[in-house]
Amino acid sequence: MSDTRTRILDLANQLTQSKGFNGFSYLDLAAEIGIKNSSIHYHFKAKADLALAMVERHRETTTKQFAQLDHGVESPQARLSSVIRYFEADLRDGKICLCGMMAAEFQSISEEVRRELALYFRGFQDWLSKQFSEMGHANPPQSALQFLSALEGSLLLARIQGDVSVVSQALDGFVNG
Amino acid sequence: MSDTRTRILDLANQLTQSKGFNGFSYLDLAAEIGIKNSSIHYHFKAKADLALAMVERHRETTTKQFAQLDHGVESPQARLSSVIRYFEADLRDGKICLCGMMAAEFQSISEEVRRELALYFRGFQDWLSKQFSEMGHANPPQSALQFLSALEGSLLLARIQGDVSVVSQALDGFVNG
DNA sequence: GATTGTATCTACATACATGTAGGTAGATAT
DNA sequence: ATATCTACCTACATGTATGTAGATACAATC
Repeated sequence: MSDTRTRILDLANQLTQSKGFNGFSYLDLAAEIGIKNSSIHYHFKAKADLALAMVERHRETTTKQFAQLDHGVESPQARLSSVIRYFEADLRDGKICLCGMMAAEFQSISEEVRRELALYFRGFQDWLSKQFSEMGHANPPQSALQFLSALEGSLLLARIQGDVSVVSQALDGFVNG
Repeated sequence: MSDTRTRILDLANQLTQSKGFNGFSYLDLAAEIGIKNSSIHYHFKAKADLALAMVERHRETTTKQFAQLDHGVESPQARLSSVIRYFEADLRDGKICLCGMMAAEFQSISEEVRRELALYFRGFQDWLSKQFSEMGHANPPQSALQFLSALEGSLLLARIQGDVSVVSQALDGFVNG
């Protein structure tokens, strides 16, 4: 386990969230980390390999975080609020959802990464669905899809409008209503 | 007014919707249109100029289309349905909202284009707000923001899931409910 | 008829992105 | 001690993106 590999993944993740996966190069990663770009190639032979590793890792991390929320937070409303605050925090650094960003870059990513993204969103929707089910919603999967859509869209809008509160304006109805 | 200029704008618009503004080059435009890339530079000195012209034109077009809907379609519900069908049609060609795509590319676009995008979304929200006002919603601007967020997000999700119906699942509640 | 403007071209300059080839220095295993 | 592995390096090859300089052909204006 090289620490460098983790640093590459961390940095690539941050840069993808702010500038998109096509918005940075191996040279950028190398310069920031303080090694040569060929060393990035040592860890991730091609940039497509980095994309896949990054999205896979993010999906695992997210799955664990959902499990932690299920154990540590009692009400589904409080869990949803917690998720919203998580994305708002990234947004304050100009970062949107990693997978939302890569979904916009759909056309330039590999079939494998597309599958991973679809699985991420599927997992997210399933988790949301359980929350809305607990909250007694009539159609939990649909509520989940509405929440997820509104989340991804509001992140884009909020960044353009320079107003983080757009996210809660778009989503608070799901937590209270 | 050269027809070439319009063809460049049309093609750039389509490519931005499917691959993003950073997803194509002047060489791509030139090859498709059948001229040399320096001729593209003749019409739009730098790519940033093309971006600005494209977004300005799109904002004007959209404003006119909203006015046409206001005149030609009687109920606000039918107008919203019409807007949804418009985006679904593009989505079937792998194209999402031009400004949603460019919002994802926020970090690499000029301050001027950012302002244009903010104006586009502001105009869109204001128009939606009028529709929800006519429909008797308690908080029209918030309904408008929720609709717009859900629209932009659902386009991303639908393309990744390969399922156009995601859009109507996310938005039908606004038209009926 | 001479000048200017429009729309295109050829040719080139610069920079950068992606990736390969092959080498090195230190740690680990046999 | 030798061989192999890990993590990095230098150097380079190739392709592409953006953009500039200057020429050309043709139409419109003066």
